[in-house]
Amino acid sequence: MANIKEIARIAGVSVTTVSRVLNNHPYVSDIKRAAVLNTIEQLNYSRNMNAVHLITGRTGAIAVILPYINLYYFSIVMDGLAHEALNAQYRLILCQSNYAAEEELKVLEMLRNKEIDGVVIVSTALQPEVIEEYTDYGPVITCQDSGERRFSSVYIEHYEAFWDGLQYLSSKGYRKIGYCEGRQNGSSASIRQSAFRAFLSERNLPFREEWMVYDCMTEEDGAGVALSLLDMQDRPEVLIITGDHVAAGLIIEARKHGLRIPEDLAVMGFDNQPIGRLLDITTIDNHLYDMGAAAFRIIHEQIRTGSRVPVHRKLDYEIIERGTV
Amino acid sequence: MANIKEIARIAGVSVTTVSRVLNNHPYVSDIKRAAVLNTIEQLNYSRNMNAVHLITGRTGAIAVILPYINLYYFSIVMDGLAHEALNAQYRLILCQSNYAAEEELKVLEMLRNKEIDGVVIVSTALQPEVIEEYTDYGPVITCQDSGERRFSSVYIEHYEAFWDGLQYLSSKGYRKIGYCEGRQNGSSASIRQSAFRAFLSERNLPFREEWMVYDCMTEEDGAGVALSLLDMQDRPEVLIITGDHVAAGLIIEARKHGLRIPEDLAVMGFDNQPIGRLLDITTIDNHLYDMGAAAFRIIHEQIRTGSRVPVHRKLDYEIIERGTV
DNA sequence: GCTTGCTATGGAATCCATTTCATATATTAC
DNA sequence: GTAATATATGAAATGGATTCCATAGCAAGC
Repeated sequence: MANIKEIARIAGVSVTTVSRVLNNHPYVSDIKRAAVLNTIEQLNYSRNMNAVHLITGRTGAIAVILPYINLYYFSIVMDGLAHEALNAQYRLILCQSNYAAEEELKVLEMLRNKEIDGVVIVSTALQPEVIEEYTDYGPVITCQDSGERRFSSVYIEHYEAFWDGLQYLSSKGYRKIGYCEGRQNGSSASIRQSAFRAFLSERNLPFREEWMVYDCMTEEDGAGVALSLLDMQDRPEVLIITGDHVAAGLIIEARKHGLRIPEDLAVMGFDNQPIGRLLDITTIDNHLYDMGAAAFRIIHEQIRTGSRVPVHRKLDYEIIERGTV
Repeated sequence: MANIKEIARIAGVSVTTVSRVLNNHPYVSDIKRAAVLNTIEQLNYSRNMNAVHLITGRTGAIAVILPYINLYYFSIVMDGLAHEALNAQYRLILCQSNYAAEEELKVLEMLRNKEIDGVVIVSTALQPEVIEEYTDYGPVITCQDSGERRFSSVYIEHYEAFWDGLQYLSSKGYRKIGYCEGRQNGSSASIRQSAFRAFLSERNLPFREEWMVYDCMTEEDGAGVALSLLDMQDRPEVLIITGDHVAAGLIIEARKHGLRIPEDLAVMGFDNQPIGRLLDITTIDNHLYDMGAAAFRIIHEQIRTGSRVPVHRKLDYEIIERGTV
């Protein structure tokens, strides 16, 4: 396969000139430019980008760490990231980690090895301190609030959002509030839980362990919760559920068994998913697409400018009032 | 930043020996190995992978072309790909193309530029002939039946699957069959359409243009179809819909308006999505996860062995009988 | 007429690891 | 005791681009 040396030889110029043509540098005469272009065409030449990456120290690629690509939450964030990456002519390397720390570490090692220019961590099993050890090698951004760290972040205030949601329910007159949480893994789960407890305690509302459901991640899990509620002596009046798809599972199953929503059981979801729109589920939209897009723009800017000053961007959330509360 | 030359100098060995240690080659004495390892540790050395990629001509990365990552169909295929990639220690570069041909071409150019070792095309706007032009540069696999091409494929026989689905409906006594198709873009859409027409014609079943809906992609689109059916004088008895989420939108909206499923309107979906399980939608499962996994395994094998002989693997589908037919 | 600045070009150094080849010693085989 | 093989090591070539530096012609400014 041809290389620039050969192009140079055949076109009768130096490799420098070939490189200039390749990179649209000025200071190449029209005649030589044409000769180079012509030779490139003739030899069906294409650049070996690995050589370019080696000499420039950049790769034009950013890695994305997330646990499961087929969950709505993550696929939307990824959509936002991918859209911006396409605009910026950047490539995204997807690491679906299943929350395996050693896989996530491998990605951070790629940053160290200069295989990538930056890392976007959408959700992780790693401690912030571990991530900080890699900030010398390139920009890193997380999609959760990690406090004042040496890496950037975009996040919504889960505490505040959850609190606001509870306040909304409270304002509607509900006192007996239950709560279905998704994976316990992420940091946001525990933040929401503390918001939940603090709110109940401040408002003097009843806390019942049987109204709490953990690791409630799928539609089927939601349906299971509906079934368990049927047997319950003292049911919550409303459930706040982190994920509209889970809420949908619950609502559909509950209705099958004659429960009226919201009269017998009100439901508030999260994420503003299509299925939630369809079932008219009241929800908190935390603007996942925007989160992905913002994450990309921030890290891209940091790569471009070489700035290593961490940026922390707080994003809006939005309570969407619909028919299940 | 340190390189192997410096490691070699400080450890008092040659760069060759350092490279051997790095790559676990035999024929390094324990003493020198320890010295090298020690120096690596001390200097906090890490390999510049771009140099490795340049000299070896491999990158350990495969690109994936798909139009939208946040559609169930694609996110499941991606899940299958990502799972296998993790096992094989390969990296996936995601190109969310929105069916923009020039973006898809850029990815194929990456293959030419040696930035990646192979390309998985889940769905594309490109003609097979265009893809074939790149098969000299590395293995390519598509997730659709493209006939006997110079690139590999994994696919389900959409014609056969669709025909089977129609036969199933027919066996249940339905004669008036409608059809909601997703994006017109993919090649599979037109295959299904010809299966549909051929089936109706063979069985002497009525074809009505108003029972056909095209570009029906979202839950809301499904709901829209339900509304339009309400006004219809002569309604189909059953709808076959390419996507359970669309079917779900239709079913939920139809029920709101008093239509009984399947008595007033039967529905058959596609993809065996969670929402379909929840709503008990009869569906055709075309094993998307397996498709992604198989695609990866095939292309990975081709990269490993250097074989350029295209592989064509046909996958199973499965009619899942539930309550909407 | 001399300095300054712009355009145009190429030589050579650089990025960093892998791998071939050559060489040397140690061990095993018969 | 000699031939054959296994182990151990390093020098140098290799992969393919970018970029710094040096050089030179030519126009403009005063």
